[in-house]
Amino acid sequence: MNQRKILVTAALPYANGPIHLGHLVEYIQTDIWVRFQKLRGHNCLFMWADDTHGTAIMIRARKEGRSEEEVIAEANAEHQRDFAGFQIQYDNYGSTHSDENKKLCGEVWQSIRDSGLVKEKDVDQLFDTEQGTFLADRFVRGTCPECNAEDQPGDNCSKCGTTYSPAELINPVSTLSGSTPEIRTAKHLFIELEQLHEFLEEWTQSGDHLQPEVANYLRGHFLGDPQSTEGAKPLRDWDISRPAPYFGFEIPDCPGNYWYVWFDAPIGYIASTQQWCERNGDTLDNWWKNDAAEIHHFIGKDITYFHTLFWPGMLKSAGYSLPTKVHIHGFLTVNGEKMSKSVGTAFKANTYLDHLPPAALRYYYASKLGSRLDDIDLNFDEFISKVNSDLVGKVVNLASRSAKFVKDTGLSANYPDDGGLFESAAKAGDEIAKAYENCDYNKAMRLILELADKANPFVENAEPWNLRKDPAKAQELQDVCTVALNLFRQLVIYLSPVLPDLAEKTGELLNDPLIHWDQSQTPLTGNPVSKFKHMMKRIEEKDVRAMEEASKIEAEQEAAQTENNSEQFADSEQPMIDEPMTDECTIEDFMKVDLRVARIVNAEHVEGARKLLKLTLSLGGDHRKQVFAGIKAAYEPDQLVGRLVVMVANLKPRQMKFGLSEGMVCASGPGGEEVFLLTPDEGAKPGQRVH
RNA sequence: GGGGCUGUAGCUCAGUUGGUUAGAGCAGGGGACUCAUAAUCCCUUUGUCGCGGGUUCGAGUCCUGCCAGCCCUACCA
Repeated sequence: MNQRKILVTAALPYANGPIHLGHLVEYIQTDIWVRFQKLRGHNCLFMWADDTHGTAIMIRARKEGRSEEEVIAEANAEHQRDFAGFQIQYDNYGSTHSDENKKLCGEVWQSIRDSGLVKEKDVDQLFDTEQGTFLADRFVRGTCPECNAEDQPGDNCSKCGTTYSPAELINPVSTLSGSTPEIRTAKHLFIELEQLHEFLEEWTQSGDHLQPEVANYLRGHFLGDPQSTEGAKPLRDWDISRPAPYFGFEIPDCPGNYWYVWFDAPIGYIASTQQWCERNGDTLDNWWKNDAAEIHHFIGKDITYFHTLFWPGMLKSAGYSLPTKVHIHGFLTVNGEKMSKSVGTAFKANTYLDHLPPAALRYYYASKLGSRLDDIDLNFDEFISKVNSDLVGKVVNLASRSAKFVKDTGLSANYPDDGGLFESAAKAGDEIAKAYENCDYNKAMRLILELADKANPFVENAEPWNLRKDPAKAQELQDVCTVALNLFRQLVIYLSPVLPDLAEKTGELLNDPLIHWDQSQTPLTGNPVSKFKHMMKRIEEKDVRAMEEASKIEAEQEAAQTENNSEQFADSEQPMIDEPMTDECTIEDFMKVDLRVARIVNAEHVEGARKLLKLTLSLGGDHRKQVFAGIKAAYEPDQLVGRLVVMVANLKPRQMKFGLSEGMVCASGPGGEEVFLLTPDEGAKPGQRVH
C-alpha cells in the first residue's frame, strides 16, 4: 500500500469558553479519522490550535481585569485537559496568538496585496464611547426600524425578520456598557473576492473537495450558476480589518488596524504545522506546498463559507496547497432539542467525564455520524442501550466469556477451522475501511456489529462451558476459545480508531499490541492469554442522571453569576408595549411640572370609595396638601404614614366626589394591586424639588 | 424574505444506476441457556416509505406542488 501524507485539522476551539459535547462531535470525528489513517500505516498529522483573537476575548479580559494572554493561556490548558480526557490525540496544539502565526499572516497578507486583491473603503459602525471600542453586531441591541419591536439584535429583527445594519436601529444600546453608541466612520480593508470567482467556481464545483450539498449551497448562495439564466453572482468584498482597539495582530502596512479574526484563524493551521516541523526536523513546504500531501479540514456547517470560499482564496493567492477535502458535519441536539446553556443541556466535556467514560461517547457518536451534514441527536436512553448492548453485551462479551478458559493454555498453536468466520470478517475489512475513509462511521459500526452478531452464536453452539467439563475435550476447548478471541481481536482492530482504550487492553490480554489494521487479516496463534480484566463498564442510568443534574446546577450557578455581575438584565419589554413612549418633550416642558419630595403625615380610607385613599402630605413647615390617590388595593393606610414619596405639587387642584385633591403621588405599575410608590433615597427632605 | 438539507416500523437508521412479497439494530412478545458485566442464543409482532399530482410496463428511489422539522443567510439576501 502506498503511504499517503495526510494533514488533518479540526476547527480551532475559541479560547473564550469551555469545550462542550457539541464541540466534541467534530473533535471525536476528526480523531477517529486520524487514528484510522495512522492505523492504516499512513503518515498522518493532526494539526490543531486555539483560536484566540477577536472582540469577545478582549472584552472578557477587560471585564476580568487581566490580560488577554492570561485568558487564552487558561483556556488553552483547559482545552487540552478536556481533549486528553476524551483521548483526542493531535500532533501539535498551537495558538493563533503565536509568533509563527504572526509571521505567516504577514506573508499571506503580502501575497494578497501583491495580487491586487485589497482595497480600502470607509465603513460606518457603532462605537461604544464608554468602552472605547467599535461594536460587532452581536454587541448591539435596539428597536427594530421596521416593526418597532424592542430589544432586538444588531443585525436582524427576531419579530419581523427584517435585516438591517446596527446603525439603523432606533435607540441602539451597547450590551457591553448599556450606553448609547454613536456612529463613527473608519477605514476598513477589503479583499475583492470576486477577482477569484472563476477559480472558486472551479474549485468548489469539481474534484470532490466538498460534499455535494455543500457545493450546491455555495453555488445557490454565493457563486451563482454561470450556466443558468441569471448567470454568476458577484462575490461580495470581504471586510478583513478592524480598527483599534482589537485583540489580534496589527496589520503591518496599515497601523492602527488589525486583521479580522477570521483572517488569522485558518492560517493558524499552517502555523501549528510549522511548530511541529521545527520540532521534528521537517519543512512546511513538505506539507503545505506539496502536491503529494493531502490536506483535510473537519469543520461544522456554521463556518462553511469561511473554509470553502475565503480560505481557498487565501491559499491560492499565497501559493499554498488547496484543501483536498473539507469535511463538514451537522450539529448536536440533545434529546431532540437544540443544546441550551440555560436549560443545562450544553454539557461540558469535564462534567461528562466526571460521571461517564469517554469511550461511550466516542462509540455513540461514531454510530451516529455519517458523511453528510445532518444534525445528530444525543438521546440518553439510546446512548445507554447502544453502549451496553453493542459494546459490552456483544463485543467485549466475546472475550469475557472465553478468555478465562485459556488462561493457562494460551491460544492454540494452529488456527482451527471456524467455518470461515475469520476469513469472511477479514474480507469485510475493506468495506469497513472504506466507510471510515468516507467518514461514514455509522456504516462502519453497523458492519462491525454484524460481525459480532455472527461471532456470539459460534460460541453459543460450541458450548465451551460444557467442553471444559470433559478433560478429553481440552483441545477442542482451546480451539473454540482461540476462535472466539481471534474474532474478538479482529473486531477490536476495526474498532480501535473509535476505542483506543479497548485496543490497548486487548493487546495486553493477548500479549500482542494492536498497532496496524493489517493485523485484522491474520489470526493470532500460540500466544499466552493474560488474566481477563473488565475492559468496559456498563453505563448506569444513575450516572447519566447525575451528569444531567450536575450540568443543570452549573447552568443555574452561571445564570446567578451573570445576574450578580449585572451584566445583562433580562427585563421584560411588556411595560413598554403596554405604555409606549410618549412624544418628546423639552426641558421647559418638564420644568413646568413641579415634583416635590413629600412626607405622608396622614392616610385614611374614604367612605364609599373603591380605589381611593385620602392622604395628607407635608412639604415641610406648614405646607400641607390633601391628595386622593388610587392606591387602596395596594397599600394599607398604616404602612404609608411617615414615609416619603414624590408628588406633583403644582397640579391644578381637582374637585372629586369626596373632596378637593391638590396633587398626585408618583407611582408606577398598571394599577390595582400592582402600584408602586416612588421613594427618594435616604437623606431627601420634604419640600425638596425633584429635577 | 432567500437558500440548503431532512421526512421509511414505537425509537435510531439502511435501502446501491427506478425492478418481484420494503430491511437491520434497539424496544415489545414467546422460548432456550447459564461461560459471561441481569450478558448470550433461537423464534416472533409492527409500516397509506410526510401529503397530493406527474413521468414510467413498473417509483421509497426521478420530476413537481404543498406540509412539517432542522440549519444557513458575509457589518446591505
